[in-house]
Amino acid sequence: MTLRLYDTATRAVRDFVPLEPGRVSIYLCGATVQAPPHVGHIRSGLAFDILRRWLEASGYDVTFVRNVTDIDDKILARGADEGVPFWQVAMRNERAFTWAYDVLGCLPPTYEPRATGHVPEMVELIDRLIEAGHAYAADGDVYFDVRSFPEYGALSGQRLDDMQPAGDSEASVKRDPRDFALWKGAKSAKPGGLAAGTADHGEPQWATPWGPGRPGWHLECSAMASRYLGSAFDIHGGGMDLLFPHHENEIAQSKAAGDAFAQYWMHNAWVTTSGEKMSKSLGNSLLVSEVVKRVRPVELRFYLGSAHYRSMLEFSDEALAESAAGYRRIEGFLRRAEESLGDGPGATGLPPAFAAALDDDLGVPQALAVVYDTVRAGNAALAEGDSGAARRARDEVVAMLDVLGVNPYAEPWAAHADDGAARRALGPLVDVVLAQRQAARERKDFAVADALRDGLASSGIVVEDTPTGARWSLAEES
RNA sequence: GGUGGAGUGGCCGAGAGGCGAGGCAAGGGACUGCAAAUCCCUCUACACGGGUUCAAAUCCCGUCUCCACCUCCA
Repeated sequence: MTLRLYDTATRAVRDFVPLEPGRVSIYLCGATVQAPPHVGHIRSGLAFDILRRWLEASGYDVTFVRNVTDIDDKILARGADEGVPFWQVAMRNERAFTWAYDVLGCLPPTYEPRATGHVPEMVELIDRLIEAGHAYAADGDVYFDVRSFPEYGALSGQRLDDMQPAGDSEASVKRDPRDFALWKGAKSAKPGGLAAGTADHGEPQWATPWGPGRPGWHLECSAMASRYLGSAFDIHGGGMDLLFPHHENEIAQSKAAGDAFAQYWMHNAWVTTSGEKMSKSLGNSLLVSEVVKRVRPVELRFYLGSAHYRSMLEFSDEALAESAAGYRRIEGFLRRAEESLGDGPGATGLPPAFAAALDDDLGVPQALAVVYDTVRAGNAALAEGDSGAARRARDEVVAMLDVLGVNPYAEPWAAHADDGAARRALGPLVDVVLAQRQAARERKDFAVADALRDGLASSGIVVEDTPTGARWSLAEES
């Protein structure tokens, strides 16, 4: 069974064949750091984190690039609003994104380039495009000539003549209204605009053969992708909303300049609330930093990752809670398995059905069904005292959760999985109470036994009776 | 106007011509002094109207509703 992925460019599920055997290169459009991340942003990071983990579990050596767009109109506008340099806005939000990726267990990218660090590469790309007759300078700006690139619109399935004319006022200098900016000339060339510590935080600008200015958004990704992955690479990913114009324009720039560029295009669907797409512009965002106060991060990750990456996910606290309940059942099995078997998880292979599900365009929902089936089998084995079967099920479950990035034994969850210090301090005390309760039970004084259990419960300690005696645990929050 | 997507049981969420994913919740049962946990069972669906087919949630035609992109957006 080989991996098959849905490729937006061909609108079909295709066998995945990397350019170089054993190696996979991925470029993911990361954040435009104009605001802190909401759960929709992180879903994208998560979807491609699962892709990456699955590729690595399948034996590939993965190079994963996720950029940071640290300069754009909104960042500049926000900086101006706040009266601070744009980079203050960009860096503050970049930290917020990094925190969110980390707290949700997204593996750090191999490379995480910032747009502002790659202006020379961009200038060079513009040069190539102008020389090839695909771009032209006008009034300090440089535009891509969409009419010069017959394939323009192929990715998004649109024809130039059907598109709504762009409503920008600068159309006069463009050869075609759909031509997009590769380079934006500085509006007012204020000298010293970049000088730190001055009151003037005017537009940042870089010197070029076409005059001072700053890069266009689409150009940045083309330049950074080829800088780190070469002129041809395997997978380009991003949210569906980037399909047009961003990815269409990336293709135009890179292919017109002679690069083969991405072989597969993958797009994740977005998170909706009340049926509407969550977005900064609609103001209905749910910040990761807020949601994570209501549920454990691993539960948020489990929830966001549980739907197929190409399906819209309607976010609700109810659905999140239901999903968390399912995850806790899995955790409960692992905890009881460890107590019963007396050891931690060991390495094992993945169930074929699980692998087949992920090979089929990352069928996480079907893969989760295998996880639950295995949990049930493991629970049954535990109840029957079949430790061999229980251990096998436990190891498989852990291996599967690991691929999905929700293995409670792995970082970053392991550190929070067990409140070791609290347990060690409480243990002897709880044991005394449990001994008293057991004594009460033996003399059939159930009123006392239950009172002791209730007392512990009100302290957040949950007691469960098992065939081998009582076990206790700290209650989950919320 | 152009392009793409969605409508599945109480809820979430897969599937994409034929043996009714899975989870959460609910009800019943087993176990238990009780509870919890666990296991077993049960309920149940494919927006609407036609059509094709031995067989359609799945294909075709039509209708309705919703969403997204075409402007910054994961």
